[in-house]
Amino acid sequence: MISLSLPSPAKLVPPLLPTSPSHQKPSSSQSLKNPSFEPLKDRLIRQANEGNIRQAISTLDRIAQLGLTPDLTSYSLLLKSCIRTRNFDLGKLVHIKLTDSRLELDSVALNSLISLYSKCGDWVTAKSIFEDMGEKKDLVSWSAMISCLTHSGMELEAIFTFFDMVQSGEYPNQFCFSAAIQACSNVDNAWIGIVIFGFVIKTGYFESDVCVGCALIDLFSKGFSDLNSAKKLFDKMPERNSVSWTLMITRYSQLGQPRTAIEMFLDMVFSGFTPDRFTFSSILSSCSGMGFLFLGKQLHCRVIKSRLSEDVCVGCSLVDMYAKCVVPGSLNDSRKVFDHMPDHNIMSWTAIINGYVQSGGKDGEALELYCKMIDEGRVLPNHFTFSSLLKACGNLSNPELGVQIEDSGFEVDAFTFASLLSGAASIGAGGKGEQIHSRLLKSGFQANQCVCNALVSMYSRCGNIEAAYQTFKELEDRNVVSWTSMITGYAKHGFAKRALEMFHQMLEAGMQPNEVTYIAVLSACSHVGMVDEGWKHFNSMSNEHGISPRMEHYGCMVDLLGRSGFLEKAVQFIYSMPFKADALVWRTLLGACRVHANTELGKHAAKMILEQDPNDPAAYILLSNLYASMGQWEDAVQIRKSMKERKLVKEAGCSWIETENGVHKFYVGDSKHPQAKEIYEELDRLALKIKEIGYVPDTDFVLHDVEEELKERYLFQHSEKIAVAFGLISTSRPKTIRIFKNLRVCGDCHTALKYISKATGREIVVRDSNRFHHIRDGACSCSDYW
DNA sequence: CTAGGGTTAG
Repeated sequence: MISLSLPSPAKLVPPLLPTSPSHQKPSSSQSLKNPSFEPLKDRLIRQANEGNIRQAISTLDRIAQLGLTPDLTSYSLLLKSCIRTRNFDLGKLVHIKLTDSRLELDSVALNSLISLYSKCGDWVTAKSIFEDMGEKKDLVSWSAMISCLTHSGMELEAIFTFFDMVQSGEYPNQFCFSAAIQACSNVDNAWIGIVIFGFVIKTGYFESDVCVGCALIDLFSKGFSDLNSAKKLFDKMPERNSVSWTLMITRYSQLGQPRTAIEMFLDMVFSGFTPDRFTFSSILSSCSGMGFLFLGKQLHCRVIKSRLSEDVCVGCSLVDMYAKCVVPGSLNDSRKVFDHMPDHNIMSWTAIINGYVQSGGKDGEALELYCKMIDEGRVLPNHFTFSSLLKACGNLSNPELGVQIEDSGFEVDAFTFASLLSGAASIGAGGKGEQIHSRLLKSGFQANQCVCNALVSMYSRCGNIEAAYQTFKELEDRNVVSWTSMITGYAKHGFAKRALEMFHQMLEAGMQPNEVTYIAVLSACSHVGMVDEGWKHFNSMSNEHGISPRMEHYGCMVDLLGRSGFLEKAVQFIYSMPFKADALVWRTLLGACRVHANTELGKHAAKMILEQDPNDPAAYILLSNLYASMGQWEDAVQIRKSMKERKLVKEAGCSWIETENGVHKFYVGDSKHPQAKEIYEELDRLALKIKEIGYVPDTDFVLHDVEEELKERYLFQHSEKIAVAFGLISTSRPKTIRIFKNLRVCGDCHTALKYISKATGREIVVRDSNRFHHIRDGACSCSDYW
């Protein structure tokens, strides 16, 4: 019997709480008069200016620890430095400290905060700061806000804000004008841009400011696709710099005039302007378009001389240029550039893969590179990558080309296709997986067991369990992997009954289960809370099948017991294990404590996790969520703070959805999507609709201590809701909406999605980091147990 | 503290 005598909270989680300063606090007489303040302030200024933000923040803390009050200038300086060095998380930390300091903020500090949140993409916070400014609003605040709205995809609101500014009696300067003109640089609003253009001419800012000139060039090139007018403006600009030259060159290149782009580039160089990384990326792309390998090579020399060959974008353009300027040997040059690049991203991988596909007969190498990309694991494919790969698969199913692949010495085996499918599954690209499937049918691999198992798993991981079963059914030669894939699929989708039926069929068919099969069986039980059934299988796995349970199996049982509410039994079970429980097991228990709001046990679990892994972000997050859900805001904030101090970063939550034109990914409050405006309008409509039929926002899931109304607004910016709203506006009934999330789905989102399914009559399938949810007509397959 | 330019496919 384990007794749960838990030490007091303070002793339990010592590393989480900041220790009080060991030195003596000076008494309250303080601030500028104290001789020790000035040197510390000087140090802070130096550190902030040098961009050593963390050190500067420590200095700030030290000033506060000494009982002195840092002045507003110190905070403002730190904020500016965070913005300059793009240390946005630290900037938010400074914001928290600034709020705690209770100092009265001036325009400069508030404008810095607007800029900070704007650059994080968090326009809601930026806007609420802006609106609360009252009389403190100045031209900088207006400009920052207009620009923030434009970059968040709310161009029309940005334009209205500009008009509001003029109405309020402010006279716009060059910053306001360029922000407002940028808001108009699209097809919808270009005509408003013309009105503002007239205004600009009168003020003389067109003549005096290069940035206003650049904005106007984009008004004509992007808003009207009118390069002639854009070029006329460019010619009339009294002052030019390499940015305005590059802008003109890029627009020529993008709007299908690579030859003119190249001519302008030569003009630019002859006029004495130095091309930089932006110029080179654009102009190399024009060379690819024209097939100008000779010029491309000269540019490559200049890239090296300008020390720009390490830039990822320039590298991509070079890889693409050599690959597209097809002469003997140029593909090898492309590969050489690729191999020499210090960093790769999905674009550079896609550029080289596409190079092999386009050069003809090198599809095997293309697939080989793709496998390498997946193996290295740091880069996920996108729809550009799949376009190339599908073409390669198509070529491979062509018998004539098939012969040439045997020549290259690379065997396109089942493993290659399996890895192709696994890549599609990892990003939830079921549509692409399906296309690969149809290619496979043509290429003769369809009967292969390994490929079919990959197909079963791909369909299941992409949320289409019916297609997974269909593929499984058609497979005659099933092995333990085939059965286990199918059981795992049913378990993850929450269809425990079918998973167990499948398991019995497997045993009846005389198939011997393995360790992985039992993980699937036990997790099926834990996803629906079948405690007795779970025990039965846990016991029979060693007794009847001679498989000794591993840590993962114990973990499944802890999950099963914990989430069913048998928290104490779960702890007893942990201590009865034949080996010491690892951090994952304790994390599982901590998760269960959050569900059942057991703070004491939760703290114990957190302590055990941190003993083994003192820097585990998950422990901090779970504990902080646990406190937050109990309304213990101060404790929650304290944990978040110490996380930041320990430089622990939580993975940002994001959701994505696949449509015909690719995978669309969204973060919290994301507004970078080209259709952001429509998405948020849809969200507003949905919020109204579902409230009418009984939805009540569960603001417990908002992990900040803010007003209820603001909490609701935060809730409606969760990435899963955004992805669903996008799914609703870009597909139509009766298509199932399948969305994916890298973390667990939030409780309020889960509730809201159930109402949304009822209100819209659409089925929604959610894959989170843990399992699937099939949501239809107001109910979820998980029966709200997850 | 506020404004400008880039690369991968079909």
